Amino acid sequence: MVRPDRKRPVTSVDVAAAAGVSQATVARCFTTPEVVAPDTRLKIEAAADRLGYVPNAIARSLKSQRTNIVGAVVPAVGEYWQNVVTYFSRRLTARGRQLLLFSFLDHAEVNETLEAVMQYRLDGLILASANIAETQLARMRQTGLSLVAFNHPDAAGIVPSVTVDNEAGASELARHLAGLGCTRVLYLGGVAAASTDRARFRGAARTLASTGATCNYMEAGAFTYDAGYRAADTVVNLDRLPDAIMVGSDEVAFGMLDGLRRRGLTAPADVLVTGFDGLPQASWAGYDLTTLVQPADQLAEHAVELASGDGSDSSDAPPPSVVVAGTLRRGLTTRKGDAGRARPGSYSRRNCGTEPSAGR
Amino acid sequence: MVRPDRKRPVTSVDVAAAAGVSQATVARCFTTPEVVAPDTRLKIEAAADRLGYVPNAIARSLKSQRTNIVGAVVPAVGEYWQNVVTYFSRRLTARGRQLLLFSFLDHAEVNETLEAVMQYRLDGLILASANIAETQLARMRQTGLSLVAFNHPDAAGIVPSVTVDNEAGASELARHLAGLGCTRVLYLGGVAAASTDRARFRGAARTLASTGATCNYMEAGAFTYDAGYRAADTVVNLDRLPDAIMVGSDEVAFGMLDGLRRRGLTAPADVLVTGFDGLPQASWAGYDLTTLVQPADQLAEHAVELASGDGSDSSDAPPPSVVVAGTLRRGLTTRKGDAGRARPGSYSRRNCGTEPSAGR
DNA sequence: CGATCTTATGTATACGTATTCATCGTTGCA
DNA sequence: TGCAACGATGAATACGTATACATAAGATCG
Repeated sequence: MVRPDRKRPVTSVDVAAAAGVSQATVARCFTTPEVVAPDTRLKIEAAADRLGYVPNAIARSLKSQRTNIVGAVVPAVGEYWQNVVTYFSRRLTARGRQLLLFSFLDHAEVNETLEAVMQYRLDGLILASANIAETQLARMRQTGLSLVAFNHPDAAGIVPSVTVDNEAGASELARHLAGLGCTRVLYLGGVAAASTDRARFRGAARTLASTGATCNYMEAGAFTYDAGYRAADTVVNLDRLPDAIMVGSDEVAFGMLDGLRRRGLTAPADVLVTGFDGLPQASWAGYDLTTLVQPADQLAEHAVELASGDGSDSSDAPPPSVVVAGTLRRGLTTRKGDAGRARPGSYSRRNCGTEPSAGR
Repeated sequence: MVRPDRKRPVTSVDVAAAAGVSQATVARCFTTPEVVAPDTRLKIEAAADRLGYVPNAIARSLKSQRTNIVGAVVPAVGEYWQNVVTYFSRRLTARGRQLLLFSFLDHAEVNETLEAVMQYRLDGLILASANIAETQLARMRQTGLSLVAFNHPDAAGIVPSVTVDNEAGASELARHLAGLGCTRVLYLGGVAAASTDRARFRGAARTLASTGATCNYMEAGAFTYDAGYRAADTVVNLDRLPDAIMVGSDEVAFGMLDGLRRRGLTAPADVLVTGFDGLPQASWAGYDLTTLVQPADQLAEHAVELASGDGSDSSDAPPPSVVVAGTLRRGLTTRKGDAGRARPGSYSRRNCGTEPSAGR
């Protein structure tokens, strides 16, 4: 193995010298191999291999004005988002793109860090559930980068957007509950200000109203396990329990289930419970939650497709807005037949001194 | 607002022309503002603002030979890794670095895609639980990028490495169990070939042996919920139940708990159960698992520190290898006092037709 | 007040690649 | 045989910035 001097990285010029050709031919060999003669190609490849040459994507990007990098701005917390990031990464890799990730705790951080991210001349940027200043949005579009709003229904029309059909999904869950005879439903949202939250409640309320059922709204305060766990206390103290609790997200629903159980109530025996998102854990035996499964892989694929910027963005065309339907998952938490059959040896939560808390 | 011609992005040259200075001064204004006169600085800043100038990090990287980007190669599945990625991102952002993420499903993908990643001349690369070919490791070090092996004890000595003290952690869990009087312990590993798995078992077996307890090893086959769930069937069919089951990871432990419950066994009543990792869900009331909490934030910080490559890597110094101690979390699953007090209204899992399955 | 030092800025170049244009040798066809 | 067309390659340049070097103007000091 040749010792590449350790200080100076080997460039296409070095390879050219070693192979006895010009730098241009070396470049062609790595971008459009078909235009270079087979025997010279072999010579070049041999030399490149011997020297340990790795093309410099930075220089390439500078010249070609494309980085092949797509950014994603994603909330730092929440099981849902962690899953989505994985799908982003996989889909992008499949397309030969790289993922530059920025996960934020607070919405305030976003506009700050976006400045730094913009310097990298990304090909596209996926904004997941982030509130971006309109002025910044405009500036970003002018740079020719492909923006995509993910799970941010409000953005549709302004920016290309990809989202599950929140309203129809909640409607489907509501119909499921109505079919089970529920007439008094409580909707437990995460954050009332979130557009997804509102859309889901709208779908639920509309459908339930059409069946003559009532649907009150209650806010957990966050899309977290803890928020659901605490909300259970409020629910238990109501004058009268609802027939069903529609929870705005799976993670909050898990907290609700555990919170109810702590107070001696279980689903589906005492009250039916549904979630929204279709997290892997919803299928875990410990919860087995009825929920609306988001086709996360499809959603990610659409987002990546739009963000990869293959389509020319003629700015006067209306931005494409993809809405994908979710699918209902019927779990134990709305299975009336199983109601209330407690069993000895069941998991007990009594006399447990410490209050559990999510996070670390 | 000035219309920047929409085609040609504005460069430092444009700003220089607009401000009546040279390009060099503009560059200085954004890298070393203190060396430029206050009044010219204001002129330049005004011009930059007016034109909507954004420095080009690609060009900067080409010139300065530093990208300020750190890569992370992380398994695509597993709650643990999803958490870790979030910490990486946050810590890097705090240091003014960007995170280029690559998440892999199969170890075979890694060596493939690493080639592509290497082209981006990252400042550092965090390899999480990935098996990299030795030859490639060597080549990567030569490029001057700071490699860090995360949670990959075997790598210590070859490459700078950051990991929790697996052996000591398992030992602590074992001591905890021994203190509760356990003499027959079953260790349920995920994948026996994984170095973390072996280290944890070693710690458990050693400590238990010293107390006269037995510790058999069993392999779940994967670090997943499903694997734990299925392993529960095997455990239940043993001639005699062990006193405790030490599970190699929290996620597998969740599956084990739910699997046991399905067969009518619960922790801590029928058998004690411990996990490893300290996932947020371990604190959820539904599991309340005794486990060893990895200080994920600290680990991430160390990894980011090493990968940021601030320290000069004089190649003859032994690579630093950081080992951080975890902390024991005592949950309900090893709380003997609560043993077997079942309660009416508890969550029932009987007569549940469908088999739950993790993943989607 | 001239010499030296300091400060602020301009000039010029390099980073590593992609691509346009020109060149040159070959082949095909009339 | 002559000319056009073609295929393969080399020479040159541009991408946008950072920085070493040069230079000019004040500032300092004897």
